[in-house]
Amino acid sequence: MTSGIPTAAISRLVTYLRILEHLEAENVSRTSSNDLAERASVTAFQVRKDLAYFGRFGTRGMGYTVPVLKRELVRVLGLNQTWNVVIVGVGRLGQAIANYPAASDYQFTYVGLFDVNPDLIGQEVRGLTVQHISELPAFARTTRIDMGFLAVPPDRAQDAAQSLADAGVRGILNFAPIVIQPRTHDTDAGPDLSPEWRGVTIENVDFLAGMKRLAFYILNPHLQHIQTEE
Amino acid sequence: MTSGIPTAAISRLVTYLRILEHLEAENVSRTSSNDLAERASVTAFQVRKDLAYFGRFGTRGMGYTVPVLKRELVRVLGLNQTWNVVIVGVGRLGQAIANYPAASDYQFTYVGLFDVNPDLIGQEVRGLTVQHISELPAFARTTRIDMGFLAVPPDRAQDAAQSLADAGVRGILNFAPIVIQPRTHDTDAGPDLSPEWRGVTIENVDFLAGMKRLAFYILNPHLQHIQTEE
DNA sequence: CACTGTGAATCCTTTCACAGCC
DNA sequence: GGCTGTGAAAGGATTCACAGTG
Repeated sequence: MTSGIPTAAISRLVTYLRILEHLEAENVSRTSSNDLAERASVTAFQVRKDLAYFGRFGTRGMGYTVPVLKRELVRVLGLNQTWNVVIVGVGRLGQAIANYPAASDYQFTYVGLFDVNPDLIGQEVRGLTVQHISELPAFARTTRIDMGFLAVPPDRAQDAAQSLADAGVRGILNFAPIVIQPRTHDTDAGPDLSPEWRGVTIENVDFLAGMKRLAFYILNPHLQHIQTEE
Repeated sequence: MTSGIPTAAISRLVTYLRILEHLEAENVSRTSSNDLAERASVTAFQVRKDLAYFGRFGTRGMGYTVPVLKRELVRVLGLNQTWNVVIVGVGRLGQAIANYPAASDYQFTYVGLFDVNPDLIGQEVRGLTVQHISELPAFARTTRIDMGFLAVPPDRAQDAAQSLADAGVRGILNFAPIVIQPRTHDTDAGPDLSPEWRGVTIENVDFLAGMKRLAFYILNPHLQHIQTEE
C-alpha cells in the first residue's frame, strides 16, 4: 500500500463500527480505545493508530463519544451514501445472501438478481424478479449498478465477473472459490488492464478456503493466531 | 507470528492447491512458480517463498509436477485426514453451506446439524436430522467433532460459540458478524483463556464486512489493492 | 539453460513511549 | 489524572538477486 493505510486497518474499522452500533443500541454514550480494543480483540495502540489514519475523533483524557465516532466511521467507510447492488447467481447461497437480515443496513439496496437457471428466472426473491444474465447489459443502461455479488458455481464465476465488469460495476464481492482474472490486453510495455476493469475492486468471501485454513491451524497450533479474517 | 510463517501464506497455499486441482482436471502435468503466480495474482517470488516454508517440492530448471505438488499441499494443509464438522444454525445460510457442492471435498464430513428453531428441529437437511442445540453436549460424547461452523444470527453467536468450545471443537468457522470472545478467567498474571478455549482457532467469513470494505475501496481507488481475501 | 530455493535487503505494519490536551 | 494522537523503534512480510542444480 503506497499511501500508508494498511488494508487490515479497513477490516478493523468495520469491526469498530459494529461495536459502536452495539454500544449505541445499549445506550452507552462513551467509549475508549481500551474498551474498543478489548471488544475487537486487538490492542489499544492499534485502535488509536487505525483511527488516526482518518482523523482525530476523540477527546484526550475523555475517550470517544459513541455517536460521534460511529458517524465518522460511517462517513470514512462510505456507508452514508447509496449503493446499488446486483446479485449474480440466485441458488441457495445467492438467496441466503439476498435474504440476510442485516444486509440492507445502511444504504445498500439490491436492485437486480440474475441467473442462468430457467427454473429460477421469473421467480420472486426478496421482492425482485430473477432475470437472465443476458439481460444484465440492458439493465445496466437503465439502472446504476455499484457492486455485484457473485454467487455462481466456480466454473461460471470468471465469465460472470466479466459480465459484471462489462456492466460497469465498481466492485465485486466474490463468493466463488476462484481467483478472478481481470481481462488484460497486451501493450508494448507489458500487459495492461482492459478499460472495463480499471478501478474495479474485488473482495473474496470464500468459506471453503476458510475451512481449509482452519484445518491447517488446528494441526499447527504452535503458529496459531487466535483469530483471522480471511 | 513468532515462528516465521505468515498467515497470509496459508491463504495463498489454499489458492495454489485450487489451481493445481484445476490443472490436474485439465491433465496438465507440469507447472512453474511463474504459471502459479499468474493464476493466483501474486508474484513468482511469493509462490516460491510460500512453498519453501514447507519443503522443496520442485526441480530446479524444471518446475513442479502437478500431482506431486498437489499431494504435498494437501498434506501440509491437513486435507488428507478426516474432519468431522457440525453446523450450528440451519437457517438459509446454514443450509446453503451444508448443501454447497464442493464442501465435502477431501475428508470433511458433516456429522451433525443444530439449531434452536422448533420448525427446523427434526427436519432432514442433506441427510442429517436437525437437532436442538441442547443435544450438542450429549452428541459430542458419542461423536468426535473437529470443527463447528457457526451460522446463527449475531445475537446468538457468542453463546453458540461457547457451546462449540464446551463440546471440545478445535476450530470454529464463524459466519456471524461479530468478534467471538473466548471466555477468560482471571489469574494474578492477568486474564487467561479458559481451558475449553485453549488451542481453539477461529476463522471469520463475514460477507457484511466484505461489502463494507468494498464500499471503502470503491470510494478510495487510490489505495486500491486489486484483490483482498478478508 | 531454465527455473527453483534462499539469505539479504526493502518495505510495510504494528508496537511503543510519550507529548499534548481536556 | 487520564486518555488520545503520533513520531520513532521494532517486528514481520515481501521482494530481490543470485547461488544451486537437474
